[in-house]
Amino acid sequence: MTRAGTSSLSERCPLSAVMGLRERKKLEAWRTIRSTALALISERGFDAVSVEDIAGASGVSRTTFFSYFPSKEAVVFDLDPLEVQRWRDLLADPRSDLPLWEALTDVSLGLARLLAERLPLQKRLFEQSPELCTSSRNTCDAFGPDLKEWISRRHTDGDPLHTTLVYNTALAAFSTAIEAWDPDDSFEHFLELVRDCLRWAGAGLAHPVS
Amino acid sequence: MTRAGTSSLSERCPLSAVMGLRERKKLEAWRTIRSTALALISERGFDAVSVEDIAGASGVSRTTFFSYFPSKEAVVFDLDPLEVQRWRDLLADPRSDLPLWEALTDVSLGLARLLAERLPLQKRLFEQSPELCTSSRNTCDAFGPDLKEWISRRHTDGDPLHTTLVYNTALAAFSTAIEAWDPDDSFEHFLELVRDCLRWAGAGLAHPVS
DNA sequence: CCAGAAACCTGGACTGGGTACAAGTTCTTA
DNA sequence: TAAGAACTTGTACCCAGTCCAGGTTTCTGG
Repeated sequence: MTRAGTSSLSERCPLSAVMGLRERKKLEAWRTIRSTALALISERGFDAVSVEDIAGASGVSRTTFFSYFPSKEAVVFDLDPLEVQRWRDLLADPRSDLPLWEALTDVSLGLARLLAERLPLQKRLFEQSPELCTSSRNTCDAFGPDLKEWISRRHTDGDPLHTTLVYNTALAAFSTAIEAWDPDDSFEHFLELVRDCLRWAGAGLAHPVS
Repeated sequence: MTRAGTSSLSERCPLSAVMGLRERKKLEAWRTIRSTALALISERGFDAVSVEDIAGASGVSRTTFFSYFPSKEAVVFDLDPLEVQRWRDLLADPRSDLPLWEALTDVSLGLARLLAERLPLQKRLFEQSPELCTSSRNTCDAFGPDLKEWISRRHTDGDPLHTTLVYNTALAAFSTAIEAWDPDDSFEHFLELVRDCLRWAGAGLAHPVS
């Protein structure tokens, strides 16, 4: 209800002020590597770019690359540290008044907005190189653990089977939306897809399609 | 309706009679590699066994290993050619009288029975080495494409979004069952889990838990 | 039954992801 | 400003996966 609270925090303090030189350099390096990598990959395709290429083009050693990203794929799918912060804010939002599935839809839409920027590129990569994982599970993997924890926290009835089912189904719906979205369509359309898939999956797929 | 048809075919002809020497040797080699691999892996763990180990212990070259299995993981998750046949029979069963979701449940239960033998081992491996993919998606990957095709064939209304959603959600339910099953429990219990998860997911997760 | 074709197996060489480590460099902090 | 923590780098290594040339085995038709 109070509008002034949560979201302003991350914007209000510039971070660069509170971060030491070390941290600032690290963030900068992270972003340099990431953007260099995305540039190379979107140009040549995922498989045609080696980690060595990326490291070299970023002015950094192979070893350092792997100290920033746990794998080559991570450079495509990991979140910017600031986005991670926003994602955590999203999950920390204590509006427990909504029923689980609706709250879950809200969170998913928020997540979708976080992904907005990189999603078109990712979709293009999916199409180019199917090795980049069937469907868009990679994208979800980055959020999965947090989200599952969030669900189980809200899920007071304590049945872990049901919790897991809710989680897996929500991911399935979200993946479906990613899968079905055409990057040439508007982003609004993607949000609608997310909403629709979650509504459908939540309402029950056993009924004949409405 | 006619009970005499489909399933007896694969048992009636012993295959070894109709297969040439070449094919028989191939099947034999496949099985030798597979069982050798499973023995080694269940003993030492997935990561502690290299493809070279497996090939060597199977009396075959590394190159040959990769001509039978597209990846190291495949040796754990791929189906025996005969099982593949049974899986295809399952999907070919022309009982289109049931509504989609119920037919899907039937297929899933049949699939579960096909997996019965190796499932306990696979679950143990999941626990040992989380790198072997979070959740049990690998298991599903082997069936995914076929299943999706089956769904879209039955799904006459022709909305690809809905088809994908049904498919992803069914997989989610199936994975959940695999994930939740304790290999010390009876296999019957696993079947129940599969049924429950599909029923729940099909009936709609947005409602408060029944 | 046999010769040629086709399928199969093999060792070896190569690419590229990922890890371990020791030595050097840069920032922090007291 | 000096000690120490954190970061970077090159090197060496392991292993999955691919490619290929040459040798064997099975199959086929005559």
